[in-house]
Amino acid sequence: MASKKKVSIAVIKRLPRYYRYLSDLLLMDITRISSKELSSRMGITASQIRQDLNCFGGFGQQGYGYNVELLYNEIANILGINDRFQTIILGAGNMGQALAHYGNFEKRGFKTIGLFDIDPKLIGKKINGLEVLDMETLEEFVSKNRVDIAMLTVPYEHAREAAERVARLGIKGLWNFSPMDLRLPYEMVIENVHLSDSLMVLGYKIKEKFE
Amino acid sequence: MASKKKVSIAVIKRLPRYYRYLSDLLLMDITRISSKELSSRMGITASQIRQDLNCFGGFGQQGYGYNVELLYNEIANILGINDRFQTIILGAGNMGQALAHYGNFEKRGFKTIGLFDIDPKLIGKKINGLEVLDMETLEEFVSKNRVDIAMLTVPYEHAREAAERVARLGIKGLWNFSPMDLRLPYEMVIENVHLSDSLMVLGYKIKEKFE
DNA sequence: TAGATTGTTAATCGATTAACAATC
DNA sequence: TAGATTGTTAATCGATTAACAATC
Repeated sequence: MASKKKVSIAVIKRLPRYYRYLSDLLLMDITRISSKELSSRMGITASQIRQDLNCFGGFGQQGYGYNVELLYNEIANILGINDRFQTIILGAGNMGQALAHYGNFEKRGFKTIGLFDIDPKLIGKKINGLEVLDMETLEEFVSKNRVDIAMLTVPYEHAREAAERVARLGIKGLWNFSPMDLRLPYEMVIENVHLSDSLMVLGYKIKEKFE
Repeated sequence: MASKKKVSIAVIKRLPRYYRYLSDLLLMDITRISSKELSSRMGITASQIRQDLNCFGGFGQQGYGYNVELLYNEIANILGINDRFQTIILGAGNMGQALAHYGNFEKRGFKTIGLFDIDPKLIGKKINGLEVLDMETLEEFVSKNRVDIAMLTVPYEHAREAAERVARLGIKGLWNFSPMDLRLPYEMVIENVHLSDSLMVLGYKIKEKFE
């Protein structure tokens, strides 16, 4: 495995979408699918589907198409879903609690094992079977448990500090919900969510279409 | 205003980010900024910044740069922030409640005026000063109030039905949090959020970097 | 075998970056 | 005026689409 040419981020971002569609096909007991058929379901070109998949290997068969279950599992592997990432949530406010309740993450290979806050009123409370722990005990917790990803839902003013703390603990990924771009001098991979950015794009599209 | 060439979505998606950085500059009492300086803060090229802004007009001045407050207001206008979009939230579960508490939307020009659910245990409850209304009364509410955007946080199995209902009411935009792509035969603009897609991309990046 | 559909190369399209004349 | 920095055109780069030989 000498050369693994880096796959572009545009392709990576489409993988979860393929995964969702394949999951739906499985639920419908559809066992094979051609790039043409999938393209009409997803609203993208068949050519793009074949190009995307071929970044990772030849999963199809000429004259037949793709085996749905096989392709589903291949994409799961590419995305690391079978590795079962372990996550913690920092900030047990509304967004943190919403994330703790989100059943879909578990299905996608992400298991929440800890939930932290500084608010004494929240500490000790059970959220979806998970006790809110004192943020003070974060370091101890991480030393005792493998934590791959921290989900960050603390208020704006604590975001940077919390992110640095997480980075120093050697956690590999940060899923950042604070409205601040976080770029840190650490190895940690950061994915900024920025919900209001998405809402503002929607606002623009509405303006453009209806005015 | 005969020809208004359509601005690419890649540019639009960067506007909220410019807006955030300009907001930060204002807070720091910085009154002017060059594309070069902004580029180093944001980690993108100065050339791209100038190209992006010039899609909408020449907001800068040779030899001087850009006036921060002026540019901030121009972007606010482009994004429609001053139009003050009115929104409702469908689904008062954890995510719906989290959105109802999110203070940032108001600052960005989005005002939540209604919150709906079908669960009798939730109806009547006050969330951040907003009473949870019976989903049955949605049509009546929309006939009496201008609603621009519906935020959809109902469970998967009710998402499509709720989306169609909203579309038939003539609401212009749908901000979809259900893990299902919604594409409907209506004029309504749809922005799919797909939180777990973003998390899966993070998982991939971690795998790629640390394995 | 004939038909279907992939894997892959080539062509096109669009987005980003570089360069520089215009001008404050 | 000299220096700085924009607005804008041209060059480059990368991503998408088209085409088709390979092959099931």
